[in-house]
Amino acid sequence: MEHDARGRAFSELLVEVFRLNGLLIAAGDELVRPVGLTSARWQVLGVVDHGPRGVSEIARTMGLARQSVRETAEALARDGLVVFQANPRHRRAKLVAITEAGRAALAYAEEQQVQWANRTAAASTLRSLQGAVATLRGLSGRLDDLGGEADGDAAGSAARAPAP
Amino acid sequence: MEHDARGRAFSELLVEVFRLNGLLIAAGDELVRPVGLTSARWQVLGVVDHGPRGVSEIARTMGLARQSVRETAEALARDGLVVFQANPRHRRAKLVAITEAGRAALAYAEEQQVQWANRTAAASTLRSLQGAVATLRGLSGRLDDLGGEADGDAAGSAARAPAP
DNA sequence: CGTGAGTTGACAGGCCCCTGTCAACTCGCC
DNA sequence: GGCGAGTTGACAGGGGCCTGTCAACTCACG
Repeated sequence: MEHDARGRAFSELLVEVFRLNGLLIAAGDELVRPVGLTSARWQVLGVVDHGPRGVSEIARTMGLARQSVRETAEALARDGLVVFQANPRHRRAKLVAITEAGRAALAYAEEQQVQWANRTAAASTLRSLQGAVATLRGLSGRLDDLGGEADGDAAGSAARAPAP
Repeated sequence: MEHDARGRAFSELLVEVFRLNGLLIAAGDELVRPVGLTSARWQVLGVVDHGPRGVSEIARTMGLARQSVRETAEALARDGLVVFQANPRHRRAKLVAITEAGRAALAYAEEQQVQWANRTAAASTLRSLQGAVATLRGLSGRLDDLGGEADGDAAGSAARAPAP
């Protein structure tokens, strides 16, 4: 069997998504390196900035596995950007809370992100960006339906936080 | 500072790229699991299908670090999908060559990919897919320029192979 | 022919994400 | 009050990607 026209365009899109994903993560890491963050830690920090959260709650918000967030949270704690604090509602499940240092790092990161986003997007038209968003959302939705449906911890979807 | 209109749309696009990237890798892994492949191994297999290649040459083709490809190649060799063969042009740098089992796995993978791509793309219009490709290519190009330029092993760009 | 620059394989160490498993904990339902 | 279902933290192990470093190797240039 061969690709039809849309199948072919879709396959080209895949390649671009993979490439762009890699470049975006690299750019994000670069952006926040000065304050000792990475893209992953930044996202977690962005979630707990809205208030203390349990690890597993954060994972659900980000669409990741509990364990992934746990590792990231521990790294953030080692760096003093968050602290684990007692949870009145659950003895074992401590809450991840942002510290002053964490808030400062996050503020820096978000300021950098805004400038970088504006700069990078300047060469594209608003229409093309919005069009791409809509197309990608459509595909994500389709993959969510046809694909996943696993009964694991982290389902699909969820509203990823700050966005590097 | 705040996002301007395009900066905002771009930031939304980021989120979609991350999400879609994750879903695509998951879908690709799912697709080729029956023959013991993963997305990464599949891509390497796709490169060596065109003839034996050195690890470092493959890495350059795929835009990855040498070490990453080395690990993948060793996993493929353990599974008997490739073999390392002597290189007449370099005593240390053995060539990665696909085996019959590898060819069979690759054929299966590519057949699955075609069907899956056609099926997944069916709900989108050709225009929107092509538009998204163009937009993403533009952004990748921009990030390649402004961002990278590191002097490491794997530069940016390169023409990724089969495409899960 | 010999030497130095560049390429390559290999090892060490890190980051990020995942699954599987088990024990501790909470909470609703009987 | 107690039991079971669901949630959670924690440990183990794995895949995939990266940088840094060193030694072996090739090749062109002098």
